[in-house]
Amino acid sequence: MSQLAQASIKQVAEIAGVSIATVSRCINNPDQVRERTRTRVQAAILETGYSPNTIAQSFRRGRTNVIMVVMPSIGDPFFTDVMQGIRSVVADHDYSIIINETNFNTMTAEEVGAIMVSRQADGFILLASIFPFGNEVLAKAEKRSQPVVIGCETISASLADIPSVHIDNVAAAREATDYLISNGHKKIAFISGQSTSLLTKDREFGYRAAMHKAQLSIKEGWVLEGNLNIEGAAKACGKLLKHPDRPTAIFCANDEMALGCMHEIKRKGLSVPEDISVMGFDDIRYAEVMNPALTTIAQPARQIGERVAVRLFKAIESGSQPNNQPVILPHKLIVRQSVAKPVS
Amino acid sequence: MSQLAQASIKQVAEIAGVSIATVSRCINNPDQVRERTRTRVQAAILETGYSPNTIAQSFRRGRTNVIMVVMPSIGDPFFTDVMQGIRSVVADHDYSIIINETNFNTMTAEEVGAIMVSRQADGFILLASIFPFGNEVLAKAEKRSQPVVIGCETISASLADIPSVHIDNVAAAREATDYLISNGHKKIAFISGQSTSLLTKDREFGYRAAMHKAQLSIKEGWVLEGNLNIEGAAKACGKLLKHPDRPTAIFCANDEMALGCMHEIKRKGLSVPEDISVMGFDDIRYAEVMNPALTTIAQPARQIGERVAVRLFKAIESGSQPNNQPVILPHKLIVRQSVAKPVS
DNA sequence: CTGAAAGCGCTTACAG
DNA sequence: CTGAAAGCGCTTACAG
Repeated sequence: MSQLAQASIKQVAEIAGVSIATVSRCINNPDQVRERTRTRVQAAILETGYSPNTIAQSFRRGRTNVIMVVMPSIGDPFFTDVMQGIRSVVADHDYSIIINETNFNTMTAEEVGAIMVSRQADGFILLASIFPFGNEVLAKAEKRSQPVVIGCETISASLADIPSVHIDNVAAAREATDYLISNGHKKIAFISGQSTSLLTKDREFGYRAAMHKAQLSIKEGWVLEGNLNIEGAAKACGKLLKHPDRPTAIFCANDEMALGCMHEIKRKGLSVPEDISVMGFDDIRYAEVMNPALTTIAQPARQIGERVAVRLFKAIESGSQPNNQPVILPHKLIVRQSVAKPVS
Repeated sequence: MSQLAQASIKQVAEIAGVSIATVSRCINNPDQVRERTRTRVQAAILETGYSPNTIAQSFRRGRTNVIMVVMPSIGDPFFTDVMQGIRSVVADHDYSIIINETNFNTMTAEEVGAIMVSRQADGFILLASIFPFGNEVLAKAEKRSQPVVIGCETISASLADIPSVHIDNVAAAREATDYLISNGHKKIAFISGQSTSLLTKDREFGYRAAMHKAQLSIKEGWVLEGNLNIEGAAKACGKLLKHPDRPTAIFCANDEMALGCMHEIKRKGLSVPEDISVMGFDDIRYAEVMNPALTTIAQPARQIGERVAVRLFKAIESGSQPNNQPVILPHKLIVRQSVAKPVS
């Protein structure tokens, strides 16, 4: 009825008076076993509280039935929807999901690589940036035919053969900047992420392209790093507010930083959007409840999750990376209240 | 130099001209191997790109060197700091962390139980609620001496022997309610989580106790469920705003719901705190950047993470659950701008 | 329908 | 310092 240690298949077999092969069959292919035998085995399983040793199963099968999602940080609201998408696809397969944080991408590429070659999962979804060393790591994983699909993150040209699903970050950032320009802004600042983030680089590139096309100059000190978090952005925003040629609008590479800016602007006694307009990126669920509500670019997060997972399962099932064209999903400009015409 | 499939220890041994035992030693106990041999083996490892099969190692060792954190949802900002705390402790051990979502606690207790008995990890940190079936599941895990520590969540009396680390949710909610009362509020509503959440029940209990002590009555329809998210709270808040005896203050069982309330109140053309005061719980990082900034109860999230992890490692290392007194950490009332005196 | 046996890739006492 | 061998708990072709 009760036991202290974990029961093994051997004990179940003994109690049921069958071989361990039969116990295994009762669990994995019950219809291969005569009903009378099965009943006996099930009773023994109940009695011992037996549950198979997953590690032993994975080892023996050479398959874990686990997919691993690697993301920069737990607690990033953007990933809520991406995970929902992933989960909805995984639910149709006999797989479970485990998540691994790269601790805000401070994990080294070697560490990420170690995770991927460790065979702890049958496939990997990378939502985290592992640039600049990423190429080597991913190439290694691919060579070992560990299925990997990259989601959300931009990938460098040299990795173009790793499947990925993301929006066109350059175009989206251009559109966001154009929106600010169309509102009459000429002095537009950009707060980016770490310089190692390709994603951020793409968004910065889009911003620069839009400014250039509109023949607007970007003053020195208008493009700052904000570490993709509230605090970093608040600090960067503080510098912008003291800039001799103060921008009338700030475009942030993600919403979290936009919130940091709005907070800092308010703290300095100024108002959004009356004194300064703020534009975000991602459309996390807090963007809408901000006051003023944040104007931003929405990523189809859930859909990205779904597509990433579908591609991963295709790769797992075919034992290869079949289709390596990046999937580009549409973004959307979400107009709310944090952008207005500049006072001038 | 390069290979398609994964190299195994056997191939490395062959190339290096040694036994697999020696290869194993080179990896796990390098100083047991003569330097000349080691050099040769390391060259072979490099040549083959070998990395040990983690699953095989775990299986053989009967130990995974993994701890698993079970949480309701990725993307909940509250867990950012808890994870930081956990990570800081895990960093001192030769362990890695994997995370498992219960999908907003919709996973059944059986599923959670299956995770815990699967031996995929050497220990478990439960940040998710698995009430009401949780007792059985946890008892089972404990019987199998799978170390489990519960963090943040309240646990029912019958589980008092499972180690846990959390704040005194009843006292904290009482204090929050007292603060509203001391501001002159007499009509105070409470938005709770799902009825299955013990945590929420504790907070509701604290609210009721404070109201009772102040001899304030709680009108029918003042206590509503908000599903712990923005949308659910907005809906509940909508009902409160239409209540014939409209409350002057709303206390939410978490910050996320407080944000939902603030949004709904604004949407209805009312103001926080001028028309209605709002109080949250948790002090997520977005609480401070709200406008008005959210008054709330702070949990020592990082510290909870640290203590939970320390207790778990103690249990893992001692092979038992040594100390089962719950650890109660201090909470703190964070006064910001979302609460003011009622207009009356 | 069932069992005996091989073997998945490692680690580790044991012997030398 | 190194190797041969046992064995971790399963699954699965093979034989009956």
